[in-house]
Amino acid sequence: MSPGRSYHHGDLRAALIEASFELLAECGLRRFSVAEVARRLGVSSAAPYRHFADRRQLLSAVSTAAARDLRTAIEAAADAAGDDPAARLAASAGAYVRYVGRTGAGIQVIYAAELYDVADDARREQTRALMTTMLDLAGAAGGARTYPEVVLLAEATIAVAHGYTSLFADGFFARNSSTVDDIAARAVEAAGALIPH
Amino acid sequence: MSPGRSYHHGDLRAALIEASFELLAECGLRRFSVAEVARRLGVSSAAPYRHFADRRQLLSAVSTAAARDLRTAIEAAADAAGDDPAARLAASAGAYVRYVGRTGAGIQVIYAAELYDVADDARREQTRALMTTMLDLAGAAGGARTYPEVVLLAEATIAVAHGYTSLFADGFFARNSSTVDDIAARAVEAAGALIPH
DNA sequence: GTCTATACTACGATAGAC
DNA sequence: GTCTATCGTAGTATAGAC
Repeated sequence: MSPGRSYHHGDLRAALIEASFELLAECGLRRFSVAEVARRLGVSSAAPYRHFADRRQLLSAVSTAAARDLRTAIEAAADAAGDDPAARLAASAGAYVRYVGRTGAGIQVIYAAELYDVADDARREQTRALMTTMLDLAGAAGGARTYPEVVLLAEATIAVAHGYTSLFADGFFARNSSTVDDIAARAVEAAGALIPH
Repeated sequence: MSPGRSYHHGDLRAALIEASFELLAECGLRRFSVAEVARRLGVSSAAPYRHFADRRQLLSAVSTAAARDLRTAIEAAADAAGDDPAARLAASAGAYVRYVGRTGAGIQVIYAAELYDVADDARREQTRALMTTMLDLAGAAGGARTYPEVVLLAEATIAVAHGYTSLFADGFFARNSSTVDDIAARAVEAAGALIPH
C-alpha cells in the first residue's frame, strides 16, 4: 500500500473483476461501463484495456467468476437442504436469488447475449458446469424421467428463480419492503411446487 | 400520405409510441433511445421533444399503453380458458409471455424504476388496473384465502411468467429453438403448479 | 502498467429558422 | 410541427509519454 507517484495495484485485473461485480449489483448490466469501473478503482479509463481487450472480455471474465461462484453457492445450498432430492433442487432457487441479489450477476450476465460470440474457454467451461449442476439436481428430483423432462424441470427452476430475482432487482416488490431472504424463501417454495411428485 | 417538402405525420405522437414498442421488442429497454425511435420514423431527433418533454415521458406513455393492452390480453386469455378459476389464472401467465414476447414491453417497462417518480395519472390508472386484474384472478383461484396470500399468488404467477419471458428474450432457450408459444405453454403449466389445491 | 490526451460515436436536450 | 444546428455529457477505444 506504499503510495508512489502513480497508482499501483498489485493485481488490477482481479480488482477490475471485483469492482465490476459491485457495479453490476448497484446498477445492473444496463448501466455497466468500463469507464465507471475504472473510476471506482481510481485508475484512468485507459488502464482496464491493458488487462482486457475490450468491454466484452471484461464481462466474460465476470461471467466466468459468477458461474463458478453461483455453482458453489447452489451446491452448498443443496447440501444444506439435506438428502431429499426435491428439497435439494428447490434450495437451488433460493441460492440463486441470494447470490444474484447480492452480486447482480445472474443469468443475464452469465449468459449475456452480448457474450455469445466471445471466445473464452474458461467461461464456456464454467457455464457448462453450472448447467450440469442444475441438470444433476433436476435429474435426481422426482425420480427417473426422460432427459428432455429433466431439462424442462431445470429450466423451470431457473425461470422461477430468475423471475423473482429480476422483479426484486427492479423494485417490483418495494412496497412490501421485502428482503432478499424473503424473496429467496418464496422462490424455494415456488420451485418446490414445480417438481412432479 | 401526400408527400410534401417536409415529413408530415398525421399523428407523430402515436407513431412514436408505436415505434417505441417495435424498438423495445427488438432491442429491449437496454438499448432504447429516443434518437433511434425518431430515426426509424424518418424524423429528426428533435421532433419527439415536441410531443414528449423527455425520454421518460415517452416511456411513460408506452408503459400506459402496454399496461392497458397486456391487461386486455390477460382477460381474453382467462376467458378463453373457461370457467375453472385455476385455469384462468394459469392462462394469464401464457398471455404475459406471448404479449411481452411480441412487444418487448413487460414488467420491466411497465413498472420501470426509471418511471417511478414520473407523474402520469393515466399510467398510474392503467398499472393499477393491471394489478387489480391479476389480484382478481388470483383471488378466485384456489378458493377463499387471506389477502396477503392472494397477493403472494399473483406475484408468483407474474414471477414465473416474467422469468420465462426474460430468459426467452435473452436467448437462454436458443439451442432448443423454442418458439414463444412453446415458452408460453411452459409458463402456463408452471403457473398452474403454483396454485394451491 | 499506468498515465494523459484524444478521436470517435451516440444520446439527451435546446435554440432558432421555416 | 418539423427542421437544422448545436451543446453537453458519457462511453469505447487507441496513441504515445513516462
